[in-house]
Amino acid sequence: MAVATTNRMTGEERREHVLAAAKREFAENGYHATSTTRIAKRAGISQPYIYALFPDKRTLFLAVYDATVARVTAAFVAAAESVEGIDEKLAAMGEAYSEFLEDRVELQCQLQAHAAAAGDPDLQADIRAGFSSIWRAVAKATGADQERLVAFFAYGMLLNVGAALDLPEVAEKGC
Amino acid sequence: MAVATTNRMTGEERREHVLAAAKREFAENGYHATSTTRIAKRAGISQPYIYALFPDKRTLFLAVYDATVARVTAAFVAAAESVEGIDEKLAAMGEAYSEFLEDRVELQCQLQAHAAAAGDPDLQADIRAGFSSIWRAVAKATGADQERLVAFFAYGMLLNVGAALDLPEVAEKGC
DNA sequence: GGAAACTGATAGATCAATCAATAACTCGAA
DNA sequence: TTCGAGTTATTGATTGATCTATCAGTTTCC
Repeated sequence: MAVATTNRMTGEERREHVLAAAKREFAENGYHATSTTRIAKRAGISQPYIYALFPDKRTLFLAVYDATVARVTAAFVAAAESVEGIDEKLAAMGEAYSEFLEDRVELQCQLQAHAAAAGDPDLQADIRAGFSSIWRAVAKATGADQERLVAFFAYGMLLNVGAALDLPEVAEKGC
Repeated sequence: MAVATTNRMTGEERREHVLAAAKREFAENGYHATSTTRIAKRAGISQPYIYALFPDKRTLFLAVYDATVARVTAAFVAAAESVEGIDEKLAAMGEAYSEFLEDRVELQCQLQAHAAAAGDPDLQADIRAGFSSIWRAVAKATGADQERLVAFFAYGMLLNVGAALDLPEVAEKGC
């Protein structure tokens, strides 16, 4: 037989492909409703091979979440460095977040992570750490006070919900 | 054998007991990670009997969500009626929402509903309808403009996340 | 005795994870 | 320049657990 291996990859390459596939699936269906079979199918590999790349489903989920945190943080910091003044920085960061809006995957990922964290102490610890890390990065990059930070993140959370629900009420305005 | 039925109830009574049990379970673990077995165990009945009270798990989940929407809406409307002035009404409603904070179940329920809705068109339609209904109720009860409504709901969403993650950053302030 | 409340048993599907095995690439030696 | 040994990538088969939903039957009350 030997149907010809269409594409054999480096472990590292494959790992990133799996991460990308998992991101899409987790974003849409959440942690528990996403099966490793679906992720594997989307990544174009067999289901058991996932376990050669990640020790378990939970670790894969957290890897996806950590990557999202890293991307969001990087976008925020870059935006903040592009202008001067606290309010200007916050506005620029709001703009940056809007880019994530086009492809809602990033936002839904966060929402799913927060939901999954609620009932799972281990997950909760890691995900709270990720959230706090973004919070601290924004605080440091802007120098904003607690009140403005709360408003900024509150609006971000509303955008997340808007992305999940396809809300008409949350398709406009910029903070 | 016949171990003696400890407590036999009306269908309606039992239904509400199941709703209460389901609320706790869904709030903590979300739609997919909550099994009907766990709900039944918490409600003190056998698992199959749930299907005599609700046609399926999805309907039960939506019933829980609808009840939450009703409670939140009622609390908001009552708070708004207690004072005069748009800002005063919004502040009173923020106060009312804080009451839900003590028992985080209500907040987590919403977060879980939003997450479950993301990847399920049918669920999404119902849950978006619930969210919009709260939004409209608040708009009508306060007469606030879109900008203030966005800020109000944004803060609410942040509280939801705070409840799910046990965030230190979101344990203070009142809008 | 008949309706309403309730359970036991179970079918059928799915899922995370393990294991043994195979295919393909790398690179040094002949 | 080929051979082959070792390494890396990848899969098939399978296990045991779990979950939704159904159905037939039993208890309890009026």
